[in-house]
Amino acid sequence: MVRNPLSKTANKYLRKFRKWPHSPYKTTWHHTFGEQQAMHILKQATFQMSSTQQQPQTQINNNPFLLSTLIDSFKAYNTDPTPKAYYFLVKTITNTSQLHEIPHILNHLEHIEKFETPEFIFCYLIRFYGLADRVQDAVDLFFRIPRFRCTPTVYSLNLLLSLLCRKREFLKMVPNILLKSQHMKIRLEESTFRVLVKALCRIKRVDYAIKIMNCMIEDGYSLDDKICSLIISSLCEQEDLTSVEALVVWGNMRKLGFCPGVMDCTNMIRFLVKEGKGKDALEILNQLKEDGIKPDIVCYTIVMSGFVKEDDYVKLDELFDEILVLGLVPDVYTYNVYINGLCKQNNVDEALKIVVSMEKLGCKPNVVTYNTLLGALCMKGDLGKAKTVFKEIGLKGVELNLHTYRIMLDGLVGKGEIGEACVLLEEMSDKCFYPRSSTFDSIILHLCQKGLIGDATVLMNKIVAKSFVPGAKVWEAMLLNSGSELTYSETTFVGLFSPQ
DNA sequence: GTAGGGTTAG
Repeated sequence: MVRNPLSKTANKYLRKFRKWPHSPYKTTWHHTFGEQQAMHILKQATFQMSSTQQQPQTQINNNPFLLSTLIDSFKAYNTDPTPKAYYFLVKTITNTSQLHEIPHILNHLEHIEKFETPEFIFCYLIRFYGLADRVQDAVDLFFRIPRFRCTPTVYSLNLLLSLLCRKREFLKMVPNILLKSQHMKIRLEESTFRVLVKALCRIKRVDYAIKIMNCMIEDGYSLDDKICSLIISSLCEQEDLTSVEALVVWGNMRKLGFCPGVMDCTNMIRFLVKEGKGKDALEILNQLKEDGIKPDIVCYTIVMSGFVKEDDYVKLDELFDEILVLGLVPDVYTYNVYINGLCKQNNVDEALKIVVSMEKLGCKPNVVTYNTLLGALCMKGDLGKAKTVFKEIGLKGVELNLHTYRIMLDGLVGKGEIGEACVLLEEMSDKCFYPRSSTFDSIILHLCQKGLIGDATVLMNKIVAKSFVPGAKVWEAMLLNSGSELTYSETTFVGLFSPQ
């Protein structure tokens, strides 16, 4: 390639293009060259060490191998070791488990070197100690940072705190660290509180997280929306929290000026619906609207599912209408909830109409839609229709899942259509889908009642081979029907009484 | 810069 001398990429360090003459004395270039060479030697030495897998015993001037190599290689090029070189050394040492070198390196950095040690070197080591469960070492190093002519910032504080927060046993060290960090003149930031809140939420101590948030406000820090969101989302994952308690926290946050976003509302709504508080969920949705934020289809869908759960179909219809008025487009989840509502009202015909109209609107029903319909049809006893729908599913290119089969199988068994049930059972077996054990029991009972003991025995053997355990009623039926000609194979018993 | 979060089931 011919370099164009006028191009901007021309090397300014070539004599031809140089802007300024080099000083005849030591130049940056020389310095950089020396540094590069020294680094090269250091890297080679570490590479050799790690490839031979030997623990070098060389101790020069009481310094262990890698540190000596660093000092010597820089000395050879008449330059001082750089922070970058130390950083490299520290990384190498942790990666090759030469941990005994760390104290030597730190001593050297503290007492021999004169430069202001960059904070990131300590952060690296603090993280290393923390992840290696050497928390006390991490804490000690943090407090030692000023002795390296380095002013620690909130960055290393946050790091240390996040490491301490990984385990409950270290949490008790946090207050002391916070206190001492004030003496070190580290300015706490919202980010620090975020670290604490995040950690507390992770270990499910949302109560403490809320306390931290309150302390923050009392100390004059501004309310951080991210912290509130974090608390809300963790709060909503709590198992033992009542909806009243959750609403109190929510209300207090709003009083403090928290502006919930769509996601916060979704979390809250999901929680309330799970607790059977559809009306409170709706209240949250309405608050969102009052705040001038348009709830999305997901919010509406969850609230709607709450009303289906509570059989409040008036509210369900109102919400469905509201969605359309707001110009939101219902998706398959929304339709599924609505269809489930209709099915629960025993209005399967209307549900089927909805399916047709959603298809027309370009929203493809999915396996959940069909499972809902099948379940309703079977429940109603309309097995003929259920069979039609069942066939239709495959034709529409929707894949049947375990539930589809279980619903259909239970429908057939419920109507005593055992022959067809057995055919379906075979089909399921091919796909490695298995019915609930109670369905197996029903099938065997039906077979026995019909006097088809042979078929019952064959099925029984198959079931046992799959480590299902037939219920007591099945045994009874089999024994009553078999008389003296009990024909279980030995494996039946072996399989039954010795769990694999 | 965006997505995330949501549906059935005995």
